[in-house]
Amino acid sequence: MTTLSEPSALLTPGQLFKCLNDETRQAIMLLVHSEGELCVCELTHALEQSQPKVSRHLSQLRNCGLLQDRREGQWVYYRVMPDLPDWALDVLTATASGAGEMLASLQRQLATMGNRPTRRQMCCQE
Amino acid sequence: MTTLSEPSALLTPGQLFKCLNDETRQAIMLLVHSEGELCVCELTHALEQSQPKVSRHLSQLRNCGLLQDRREGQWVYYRVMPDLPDWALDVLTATASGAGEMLASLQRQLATMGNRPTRRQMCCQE
DNA sequence: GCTGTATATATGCTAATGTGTATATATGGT
DNA sequence: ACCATATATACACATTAGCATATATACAGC
Repeated sequence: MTTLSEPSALLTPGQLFKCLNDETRQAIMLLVHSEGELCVCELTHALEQSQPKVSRHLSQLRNCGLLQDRREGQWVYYRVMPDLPDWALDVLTATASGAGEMLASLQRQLATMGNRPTRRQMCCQE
Repeated sequence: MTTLSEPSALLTPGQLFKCLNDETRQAIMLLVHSEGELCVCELTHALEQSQPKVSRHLSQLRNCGLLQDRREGQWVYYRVMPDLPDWALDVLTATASGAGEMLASLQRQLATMGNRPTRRQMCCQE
């Protein structure tokens, strides 16, 4: 019997590294991890990358089970999958520490965005 | 002036992930990390991969600054670069924890190897 | 309904990456 | 010097992966 509480046991280090191997995906993961939740337009602005490019990487990260999305009106918000195994969270944290300067620069760029969409709290979380 | 004591500050998360992205290199890193030091023939046996393949990945890991090598007679031993930054070691440890079963299987396979070369202690280390 | 904004996907192309095979280099023993 | 073992590298090939562009879908407001 498969326990429902099982954190995404499917995720292997190989899959995680394949995701983090790409610079864009790495930036997305670090920024979402540090900000809690971001929508696609915030990410395209922070990363200064085209929308299709960001979307494609986001869907890849979602398919691998690293990110969770929720739609709120016209916007789709992404956050780190809450049941990510501990070892994967450790990798993210260590990466953030190793890429401190890059993350800081992404946060600065995100801060320059005007008219960021206002979000309601996520149902039953955060 | 560049301080010599500086731990390989050159290593970025991107480089580390590029290395760990390949399954063979990931196995090498995990096994060397857990065993302390291994020579090429031990690795080819444990991974059940061809010698040129293992050697090629080893030289890549050495060039990226993840592994250190030393020759002792006909054998070349590899170990994790001692001045690896903390965040990178954290990634390795987390990976080992996420790939526990795979690592255990590599260790079992290594244990089946007969006539493993006897090594002297490394000069001034270990 | 139509229009604009936000997001997702499909397509064709290019570049990067890994592989096997063959070969080169290094060391030790006879 | 010759041979065997251990390791490294070169080359040709196949596969993968990311990209830009165009297009499709979803939602909000009128």
